[in-house]
Amino acid sequence: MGKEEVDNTVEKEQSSFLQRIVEKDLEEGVYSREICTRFPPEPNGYLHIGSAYAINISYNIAKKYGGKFNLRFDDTNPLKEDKEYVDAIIEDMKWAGFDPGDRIYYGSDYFQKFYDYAVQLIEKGKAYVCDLSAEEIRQYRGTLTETGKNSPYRDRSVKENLDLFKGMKAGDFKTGEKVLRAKIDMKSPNINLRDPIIFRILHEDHYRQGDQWCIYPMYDYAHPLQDAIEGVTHSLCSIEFKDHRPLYNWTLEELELIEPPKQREFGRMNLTGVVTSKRYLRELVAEGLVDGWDDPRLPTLRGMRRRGYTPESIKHFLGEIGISKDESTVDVSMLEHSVREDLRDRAPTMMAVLNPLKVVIENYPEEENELLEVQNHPKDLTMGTREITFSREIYIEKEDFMEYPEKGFKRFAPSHEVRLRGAYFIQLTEIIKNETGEITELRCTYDRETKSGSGFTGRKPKATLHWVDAKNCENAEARLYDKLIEEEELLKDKTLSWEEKINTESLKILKNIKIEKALGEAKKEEKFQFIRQGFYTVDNKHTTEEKLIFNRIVPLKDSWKKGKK
RNA sequence: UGGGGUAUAGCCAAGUUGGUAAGGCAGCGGAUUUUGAUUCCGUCAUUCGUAGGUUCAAGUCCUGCUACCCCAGCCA
Repeated sequence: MGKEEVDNTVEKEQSSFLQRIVEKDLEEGVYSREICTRFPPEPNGYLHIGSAYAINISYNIAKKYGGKFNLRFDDTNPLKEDKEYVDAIIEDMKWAGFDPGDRIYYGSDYFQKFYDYAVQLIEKGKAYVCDLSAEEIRQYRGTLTETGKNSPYRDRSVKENLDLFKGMKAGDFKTGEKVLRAKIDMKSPNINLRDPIIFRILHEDHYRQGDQWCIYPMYDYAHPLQDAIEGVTHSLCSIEFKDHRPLYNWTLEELELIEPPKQREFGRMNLTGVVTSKRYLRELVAEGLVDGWDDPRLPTLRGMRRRGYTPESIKHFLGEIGISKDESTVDVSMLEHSVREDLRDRAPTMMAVLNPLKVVIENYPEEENELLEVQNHPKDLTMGTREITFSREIYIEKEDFMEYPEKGFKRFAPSHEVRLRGAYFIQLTEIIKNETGEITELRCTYDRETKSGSGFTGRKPKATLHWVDAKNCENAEARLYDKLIEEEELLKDKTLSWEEKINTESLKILKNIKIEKALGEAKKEEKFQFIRQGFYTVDNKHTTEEKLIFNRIVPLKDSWKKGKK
């Protein structure tokens, strides 16, 4: 495919409410340091389109205001995280065009600081060690409509708390035996403020810190500190963290951190026809219902990459949908539009026949074999030309012929003369069928005068068909993808099995498509337009020397088929 | 009367101090076309969840109501 592209993605000028917040802070000189945003994934899974949405927001703000962008692994829970995921996340971000450069950080690297800050809180009388069991803590917390009540350990002395907390760190207690809690307000209508736990005991090895620690900080306490430590100014996250903001601020205020970062929230983005929740994604993969995390039907970055979506089209899509505080469910057709738009200009147009039907041109000499020059792209002449061969036997698309054409059908039929793209007009002479009545071959004649490029204008063909020379083509496999999920609502239905929720038509494999010779050389991830069919890319996972596999990225728009339905 | 958030077309979404509803996707019509693609041209909200109110003027301000989303992990 084309030249190695620089990142020339046109970022749409989107005046979001987040930009306004940053601009106001800039005007008022709220921060003496430069703007800094961050993307803080927990390394417990693969990045998906929702992650890309979040990354794009923070990445663009930093870029737009000449600030910095940090990739920070929020790895404070040793039970869930793994190096495998950090590597994958970095790789996927780079692929998507969000390169964090050397600004890659790990929340777990700040464990000592979190500990020291906790000691400060204890000394201020703002945190205490609590011996209540998990179950008791839940009961004391109250419910959505009932306030909580104070823990009997709430009023321990500073000294006792300090000793106990040191003991927690030293490993004197078992997992779950004690926790450190922030002393805020058990009667707060905001449940997050009812003396939230900020450190818990976990005798587990951390993928990065090993067995150094047996106490681990909780998200609500660690996150604001991570941001502050790194000099983040604008900590942008999704809307469900809105209720956590008071705690975020509480932590920074109690610790008297200067020019504290501010958390601001944006609405979540969902896509139709696709599974975006990490939990469901994990289930699909675990149950083997899809071909791994990079299954082309999945909205993981790896899946989208394998499907053939380009980073440029993903970024363009992200720019198009905008940002708001409202939860959105964007129609996939928007994403598909971005891909078509990108590939339309960059992908060479080649010929491939998905469901081959042999056509014998009776008046074409048996041994003859001519070379035809065709353009690699209908509009971009700089993409050059190539030669394809034409001979007595070719393949056309089965569905391009109808013995009894329905109304409106303007492809090949007994009564229609059609043009073979880049070659000649052909006319039907005979239909050959097998015992079951299925058409197995067409016999035709061609008109030498109608050769493409000859300037022939005598007759207008009904249509132009794509084809492949039967004597000089290759076989390949095509995989056609469709929505994995038909109805969003089905996902939530617990009475249904995954098999019942998944669109059984979401993957169709065509084992024996015919591709023009040049396509046989296609490399993994290379992208093409199969004329009149759609955009395709070479599968980067299962393609081998012996077996070429093309993934359909997205079909071409088709006003004919649509009209029929 | 737990708390918080959000309501602008089928979908996404501008609309910032009140001045007469951007844009994109999808759709629909038509022109061009050696891809039923692309491109082009046209069309697509008398109305902003809803009911009132203030005003010369309201998507923007006020009041009530409704719908949907999030929160009761020692997850993030």
